[in-house]
Amino acid sequence: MDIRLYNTLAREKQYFSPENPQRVTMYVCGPTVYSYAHIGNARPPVAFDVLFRLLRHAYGAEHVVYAANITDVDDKIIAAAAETGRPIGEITALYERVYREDIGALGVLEPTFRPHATEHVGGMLEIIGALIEKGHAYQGQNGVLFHVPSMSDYGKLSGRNRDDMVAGARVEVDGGKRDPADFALWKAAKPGEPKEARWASPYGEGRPGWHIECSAMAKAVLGETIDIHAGGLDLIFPHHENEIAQSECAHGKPMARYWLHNGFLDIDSEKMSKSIGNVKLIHDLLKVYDGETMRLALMSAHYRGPLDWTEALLTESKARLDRLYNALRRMKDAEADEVEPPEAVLAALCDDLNTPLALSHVSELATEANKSSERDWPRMKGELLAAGRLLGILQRDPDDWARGDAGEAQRIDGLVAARVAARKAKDFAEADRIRKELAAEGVEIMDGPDGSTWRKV
RNA sequence: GGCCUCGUGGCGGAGUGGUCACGCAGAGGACUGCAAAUCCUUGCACCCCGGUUCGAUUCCGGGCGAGGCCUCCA
Repeated sequence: MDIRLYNTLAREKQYFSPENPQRVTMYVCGPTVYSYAHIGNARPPVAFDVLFRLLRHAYGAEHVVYAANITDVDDKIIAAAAETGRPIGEITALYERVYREDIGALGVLEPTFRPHATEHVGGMLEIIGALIEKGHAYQGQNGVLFHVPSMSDYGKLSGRNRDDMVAGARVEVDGGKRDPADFALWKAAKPGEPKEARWASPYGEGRPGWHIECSAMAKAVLGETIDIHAGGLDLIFPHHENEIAQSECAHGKPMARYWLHNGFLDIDSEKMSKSIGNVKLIHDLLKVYDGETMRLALMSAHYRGPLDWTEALLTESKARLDRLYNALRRMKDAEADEVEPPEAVLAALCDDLNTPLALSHVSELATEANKSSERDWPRMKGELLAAGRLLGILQRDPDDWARGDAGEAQRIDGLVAARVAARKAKDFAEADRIRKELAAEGVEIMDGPDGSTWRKV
């Protein structure tokens, strides 16, 4: 099975071949936990969750090692602590828990490792030490800086060179910088900053810069060269560029062999931003929409392209899932065969994670299943479920999907039973009355040859 | 200014050098006590102008338009 991935570093789709098929490694930059995550933050974990599932299928679950970090030390966290008067540890623990619950509701599997920045400060200091020793870093007035001109191929990921950057208006030279492009590896603690956000080091008390965290965590849990490093498009520069600079100058070998980046999510065709006031939190959306519906919406566009998050997209995604679960519900009494995912679905995902194409094949599968005779149900059901496993959908009980809350369902069952009795007695007026009553609360009754079923719409 | 995407039917969204995406919504039909679900059928889609080609939505050039990144925003 050949997997092809678009590698930002090469600017083209490439065949993926891991350095060691017994230990395929991937790292995805995770959130800074100072607040609730928004729906845009959900795109990388969902997109690369599909990749994780695909790799596990291709190489065996035990041969894929996936790390997604938690950034739990940062200016914004310090600011949040100062604002609320709560300890840093309390804030980061709370929002990490919420984040994991939120993306869990979107069907995201737990990564193999979930490293925390604060647990790897020692590793960061080791890299910083090596960089200073090799002449790639120096101590400035406010901490330690990476000296960009010391790396000849700096900028290879983003296609940017140092001159371009220096020409950019937003680059400022602060007192201690030898070069305008230099960036912080270690930030000296400022007076008044909490103890929890400062560590002792040979360069004075302080905290790590943002980029060094990922360099150290990736090295600690996965190794000096990893197969796949992924994240949002906006991280290409400066974050990933600087990770490359740090890791490669310190270790003398490539940091990652394939760099993957997901596109941005818009809200109603506008960029999500605090100033527009259209930021949608995963946590809030989950109160309105099912997590699986949201996952399907996120997979409806290719991960590298833009995705426009609209009410219509969610409505459509729900309708699509209803149809797929309906197909499974018809076959609920059949024992699913243990089968491989359908070739077409697999092929679509192998082609740079083409989830829209994969989903189109799942739709075709549902049509086929709906047409199939009972004899073919075990195989059809097996294929649908196997495809769903790869995509992270369709694993729930189809009755539960259609019926919702259990207590509520019992009450509706009673009314539906009364209606069945009325129909049997050919009291169609009463039957229609009950249907109308249930329809008013969004319950749709479906009469079949073996009785009546119903679902929430 | 530099780097980089993208322009597909009512909508979303894949893909391809030459009969099919797929989904949602719509229309017609079958089925049904009536429905729903399901199935079948259906809709002059590929921004504009050149070029290459027997043939381009797909390749090349130009234009127009939209968007992203450019020191800490996924």
